Amino acid sequence: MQDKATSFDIAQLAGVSQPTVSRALRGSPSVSEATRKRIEAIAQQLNYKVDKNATNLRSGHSNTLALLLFEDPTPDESLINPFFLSMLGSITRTCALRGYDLLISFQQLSGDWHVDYEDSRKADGLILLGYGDYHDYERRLGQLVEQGTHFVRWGSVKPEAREIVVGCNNVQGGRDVTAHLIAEGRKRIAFIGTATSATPEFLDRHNGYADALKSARLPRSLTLHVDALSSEADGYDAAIRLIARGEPFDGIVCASDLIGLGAMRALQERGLNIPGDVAVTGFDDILSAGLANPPFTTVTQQPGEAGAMLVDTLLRLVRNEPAESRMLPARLVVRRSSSS
Amino acid sequence: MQDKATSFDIAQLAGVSQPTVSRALRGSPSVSEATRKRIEAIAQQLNYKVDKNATNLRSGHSNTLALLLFEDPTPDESLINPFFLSMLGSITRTCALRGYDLLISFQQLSGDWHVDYEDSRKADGLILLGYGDYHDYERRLGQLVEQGTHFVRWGSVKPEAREIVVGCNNVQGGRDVTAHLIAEGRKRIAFIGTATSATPEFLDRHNGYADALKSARLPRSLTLHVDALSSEADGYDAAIRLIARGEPFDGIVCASDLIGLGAMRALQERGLNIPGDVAVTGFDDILSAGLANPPFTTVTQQPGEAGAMLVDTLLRLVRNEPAESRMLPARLVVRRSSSS
DNA sequence: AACTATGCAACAATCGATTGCATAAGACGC
DNA sequence: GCGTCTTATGCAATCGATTGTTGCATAGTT
Repeated sequence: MQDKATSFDIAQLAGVSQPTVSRALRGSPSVSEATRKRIEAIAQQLNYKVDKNATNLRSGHSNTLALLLFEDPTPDESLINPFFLSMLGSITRTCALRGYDLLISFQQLSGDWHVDYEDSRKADGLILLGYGDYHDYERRLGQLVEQGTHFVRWGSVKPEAREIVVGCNNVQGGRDVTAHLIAEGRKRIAFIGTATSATPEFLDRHNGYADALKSARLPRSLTLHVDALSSEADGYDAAIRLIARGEPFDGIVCASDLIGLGAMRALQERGLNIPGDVAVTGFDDILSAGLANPPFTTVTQQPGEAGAMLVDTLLRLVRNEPAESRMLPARLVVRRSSSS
Repeated sequence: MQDKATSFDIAQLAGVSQPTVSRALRGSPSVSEATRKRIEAIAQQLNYKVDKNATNLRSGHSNTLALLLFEDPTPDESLINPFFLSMLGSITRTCALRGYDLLISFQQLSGDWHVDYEDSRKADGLILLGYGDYHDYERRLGQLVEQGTHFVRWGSVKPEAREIVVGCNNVQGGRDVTAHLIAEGRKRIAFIGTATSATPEFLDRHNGYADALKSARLPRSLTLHVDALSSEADGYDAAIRLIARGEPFDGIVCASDLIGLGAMRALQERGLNIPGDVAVTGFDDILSAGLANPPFTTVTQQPGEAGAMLVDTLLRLVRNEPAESRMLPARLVVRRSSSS
């Protein structure tokens, strides 16, 4: 196989100068239709492809975005948060539509990550997914902001954040799903999920839950709140603990689907009927929620729209157009685990 | 913000020539320890990062791999085959360990895809995932082979394929899971899944199923084979059809987890007990399988090892080292849907 | 017939690194 | 104290495109 063709080879064959080849293939108006056609034909014949490295070097941008997925290390190393995965689809799709390539990289929150993609010019901008907690804020995100890095974070939209954030209205989602249970006649509604500033999304969902109880003038019992991180096993354990507390309940709002599915499993093992004895709801609408038995009521963050919004917001930043943080509505998905 | 620092800036501050900076930062042995330290300090202070575009242009490779996910267009556009996603984690992880970045791109099997990543020098090699059917072989993969593109395909390992393939031993997986049902005392075992050359993985699994029946001298009834594509809904429909045929069965081997979960749903709706009346098994061990009720017996393709193998095989190709197709063992995962 | 626009393409510089080759400085043996 | 061998660094070319400026025809105006 001979060496890869360059624009010089094309130029020579077409009897024009090399820059003309470049201009022709990029559709510059200063190349006549006739020569463009000729050049294109030759390029195709030689299977010539523009060298992106040269292009990027000269033009100063890479037409590539980078997606950074932050995940706490799990014992089962290959497990990825299913919600992130559901966003991945729309992010890649939107990138493709906008003519951008996507680099993807998993990072450990706890690790000493540094993001060289933009600094090293491999990407024009960054999407941060799963960077949920703020404990490292000043050292990390703050630094990125200082450096003028183009990036968008998915997560809880806080007014004091200096970076651009796109997220879902978790408060509203928590409120809606709780209101739904109330409308279904539930009176003693528990909440499972850690609700602290370390997990801002869960905290927001919990606040929505509290809001809804308040609006309905239902008492809120602290013994009906059980901490749980985000795995199915955590949800299972939490539900066992909830039962053990002995305080009666007829509904559970869970901070995530995995938690909720674990809780359902625990309740069913204890012989409780869902939704007869207890209505259970989750958050995220991962695939397993729809497939659960009974099908699991949840709140979707509408990953399709969310992914597109992330990409488009980032592209505004990349192009130095004005951009602002956005909060997308959450949407209730009612299935049988909560309604008769 | 001033312009980004280049190696010239570092060189000037360090009082050395620019190539020396390059050598120092790449750890070349021909730079003395003292000057390297000095250069590194200055580079860090200026937050200097090597421009990958320049590096790649000059050195001719990009230290990047591209992952192409082929997916038939689905009505629900953002749905991604959950099995692919489970490989994604290990592929990115392995890439990171080997010092490679990963580009990801979704392609439609039916679409007119062309893969410019390597031609345009954005990637050194390609991983093809989900390119399961051969109908387009000569026009596509054959062309890639001709061009000397470095790529590895995940899928069914066929001896006549000219490209390098890494896949799971679907025949053995199908055989093992069927043998397991037989060992559990099942005698009339159905198979759900399209088994034609258009879906080679399913075909292999079906062949394994047939093998196992034969070894156990169990009769094989063609009315116990129901076609189904790969979605949960397809599995549901197929199970309904199976029941309608009226031929009794006490076990079902499904060609994928989604099919199997759909089938379980259908059976349960019809009041059949799993595994009491019917044992059901799947293939892939997606997250939802473990979470199903009852937990779903399946066969894992061990995505962790598989992803690593894909990457490492591809890297051998990229480095022009000898490489060959590999078939990895499938491993049975017994859960309650098949055993008492 | 002279003069100005305009369109097309060429020239040359540039992006920021890597790399082969040449060379200066220091070490070492005798 | 001279020649030789390392070792560390500099020089200049190069990777393959993009881009601002310049030059030359041709067309259009009066």
